Amino acid sequence: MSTRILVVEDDAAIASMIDLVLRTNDYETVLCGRGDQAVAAFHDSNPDLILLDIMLPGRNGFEVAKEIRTESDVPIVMLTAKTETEDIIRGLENSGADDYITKPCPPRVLLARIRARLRVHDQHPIEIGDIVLDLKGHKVLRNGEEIQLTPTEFELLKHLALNPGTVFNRERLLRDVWKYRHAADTRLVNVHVQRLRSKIERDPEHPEIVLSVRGVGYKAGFPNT
Amino acid sequence: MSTRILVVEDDAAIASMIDLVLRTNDYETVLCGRGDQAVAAFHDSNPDLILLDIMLPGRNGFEVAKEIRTESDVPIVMLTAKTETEDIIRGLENSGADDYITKPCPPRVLLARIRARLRVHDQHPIEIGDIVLDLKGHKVLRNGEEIQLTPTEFELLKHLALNPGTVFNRERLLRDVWKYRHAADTRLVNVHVQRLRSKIERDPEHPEIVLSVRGVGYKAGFPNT
DNA sequence: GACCTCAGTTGCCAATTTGTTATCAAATCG
DNA sequence: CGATTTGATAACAAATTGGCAACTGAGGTC
Repeated sequence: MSTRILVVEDDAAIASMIDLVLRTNDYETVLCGRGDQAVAAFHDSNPDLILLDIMLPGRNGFEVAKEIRTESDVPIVMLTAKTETEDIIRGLENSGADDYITKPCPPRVLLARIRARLRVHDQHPIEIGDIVLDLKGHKVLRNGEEIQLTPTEFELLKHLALNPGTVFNRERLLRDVWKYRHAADTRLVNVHVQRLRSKIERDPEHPEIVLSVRGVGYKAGFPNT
Repeated sequence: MSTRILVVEDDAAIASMIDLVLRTNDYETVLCGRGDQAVAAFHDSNPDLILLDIMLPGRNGFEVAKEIRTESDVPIVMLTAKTETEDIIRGLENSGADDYITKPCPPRVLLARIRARLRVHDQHPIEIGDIVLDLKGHKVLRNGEEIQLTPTEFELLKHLALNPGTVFNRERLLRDVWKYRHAADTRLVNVHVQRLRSKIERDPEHPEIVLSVRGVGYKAGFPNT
């Protein structure tokens, strides 16, 4: 049973690019080019996730998202053009969408966002860099080979990987991962990050999975995006 | 995913007026009438912003704000009666609140303040000129390529970009960005603006993003507007 | 008890960032 | 125009930060 994604996008070039990316990654796709057909397409296809453009013929993405939200909490990821006005971008807040992507965007980013959203609803493993995080099996794999992490290391990696690209400061990580109510010595985080890196990074001196943001904290990310 | 606001206010008339204003503007509201229940309400509702009265039965707003600050940096906007003593107004500065509103206040003002606060925590990137400011990922992009900024440079740019077109004098920037209580040598600002420009401006000699206003200060903006 | 592993603590070093100051250039104004 | 003010830039010293190694101690297992 493969994962099905409904893509609502009127620009045929972008739609077919997304379609290609998804299909080559074993997602089943359903395409829809009009806003006023999107809800029907949703009913017909019953997808696991919806990629929804905002500017659509017939009906805009906000309305579509709102209507779908009245009957389902399927993950909705909005597609926004980089040139979108602030009004529109701001409007995203109330649309019921779970995430947004500015298009065009690199396939890897697209896939990462989709996977991050899907994991809330199913138990698919998370890919980050060249490693795979299997939450269900509580395992970390590189090239199918298991990497042994301690519980703290696993939780830390999981927390970052579930929010790829988002920077967390050390206090926040102590609260979220360690469940500290009041921040202690934050160097504890440094040490665990360093230990985690020594296990999961191909070259721990040039991390690709857990990245430092000087003066702020750490994030999981793609170095070249 | 609509925006949820926790309203902590004991006066039922005011609470329901605020509730009405927020709901008609597509905010989700959670109401709480007692100070000693506010922290629990915060945990239950996990709001995007808190409107917090000071005079409350059970526990005052200052204490509530302080406790919440130990575990979250959710925006907190305090509500104060116009008749409040100066002591209390002064106390606001140390409570960890982000802003305060004197009640009653016109709905427009209430909404404007709320939006201004939410904006900082907004997940969406800010576009300014030809660069994109991603607050969540704490990075700055031009044509998808990352520009490395130091923490101070990032905060400075963020502050200007969140208020495009508004001119800030140097004293103000030292207070807002550097958190200096009393103005020091304002040439520090010049130096950082210059460093920022050398990284983000296409042609640092003819800035398009961070503009000088001679005799006053700096602003973010487009030279032709 | 001896031997593990893992979590947390601390000190040190190198690199980066920051604030200060001096100098230079540009704009303003009589 | 020349004087003065204001902003840009370069150079430097001080402070901060992140990575790392080494150590301690708690808890589990044989």
